[in-house]
Amino acid sequence: MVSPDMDADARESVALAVQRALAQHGYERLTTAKIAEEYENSEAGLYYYFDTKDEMIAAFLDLAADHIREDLLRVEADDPEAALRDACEFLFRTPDHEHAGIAVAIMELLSHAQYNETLRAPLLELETACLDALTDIVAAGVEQGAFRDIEPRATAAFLLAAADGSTGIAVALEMDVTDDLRQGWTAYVDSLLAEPAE
Amino acid sequence: MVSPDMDADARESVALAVQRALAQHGYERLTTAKIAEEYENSEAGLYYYFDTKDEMIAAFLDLAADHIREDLLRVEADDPEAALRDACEFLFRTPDHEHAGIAVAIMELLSHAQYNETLRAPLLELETACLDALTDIVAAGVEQGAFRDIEPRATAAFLLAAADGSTGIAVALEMDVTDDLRQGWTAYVDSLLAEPAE
DNA sequence: GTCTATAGCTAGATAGAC
DNA sequence: GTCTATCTAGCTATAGAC
Repeated sequence: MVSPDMDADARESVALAVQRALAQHGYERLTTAKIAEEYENSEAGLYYYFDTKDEMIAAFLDLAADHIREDLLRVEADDPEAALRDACEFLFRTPDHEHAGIAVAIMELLSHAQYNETLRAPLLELETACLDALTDIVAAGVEQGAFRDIEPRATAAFLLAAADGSTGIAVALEMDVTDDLRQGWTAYVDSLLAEPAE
Repeated sequence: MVSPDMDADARESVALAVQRALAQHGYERLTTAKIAEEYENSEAGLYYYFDTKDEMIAAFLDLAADHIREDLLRVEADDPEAALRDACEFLFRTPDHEHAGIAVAIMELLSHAQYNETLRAPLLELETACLDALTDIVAAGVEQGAFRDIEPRATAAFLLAAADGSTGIAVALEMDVTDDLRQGWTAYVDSLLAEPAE
């Protein structure tokens, strides 16, 4: 075992190539040739570290889960209301956002989870990370009295579903609902707040 | 022009074949051979009525939009709260629902809308039908005093996003959040109601 | 109108040289 | 480890007989 991290580094650079290729072409048109275009080596080189294309995508999803976890946990734990609003700003992506293409690609992958054994586990990991982070924020808010006495996991699941769904209608379909969605989630968060005089 | 409806009938029976094939295999694995398996005639026969596979899928989407419109408009207009709860029951599909496979397939198609000219228009039509129906229900509720003075379109867009997103996490990914989601949208609808003593 | 057969293409994955 | 070349499978769409 000379340098066990060399392989890990190579695998991560493939995962990043997958990410760039997905952002540009989407999952449907993703080919190993396009991944190789974003990779420093050739198409055949991808297969030295991975057995199948799906495993390359799974590596990307593992990376994405780590990043989302970081982004959602960086929020301040001492102010649950601000934390929840920050999380929503992050999750309700707008069409012009830099990572909009990746959000749509993850939605594509999610819609194929039923039929794809390899991708199901990392996708479940990713969505669970979001759900848990949101649940923690809401639970902290209820405990500290900032929110009403709501069910944290139900609130988090509903919010996560709304965020995921907004990717489809606002970003993928480019429906003109960006402002409506912002108004919608803002009003929802408002409705969670504890009455000031109580 | 002997019988102008013969073609329309044939096209509809292809659309239904697409629907059955999508429910079984999903969009990613949908092939013209699988559509033909669900069709009374051969694979080449499909191309007598349609020029491309995408046009067959578009015909299915047109059909689906009609059905969703019917389902959402059948609700009683004189009781906005009941109408909204009915609409949510319909939109928040559970994994065991008969049409769960179709809901996931529509999600797949939605995620490809960015890259597919042919499918974008019918998908926009379908989502717009849902959004308009929900907006009308909410607007009626506000007008009749059943709901608080909320913004109908923002409320409808947020609810539609949540419903669409629930298909991904609850149905496609089979995440264990069905009960949480029901609790989530129920609490949300509750929060829209006007205060009884006002 | 509907069929069988197949053209033409593109994809994922591998062989074998270096 | 990385490359070029290629194999094989499966797809959409069409040609041409009936």
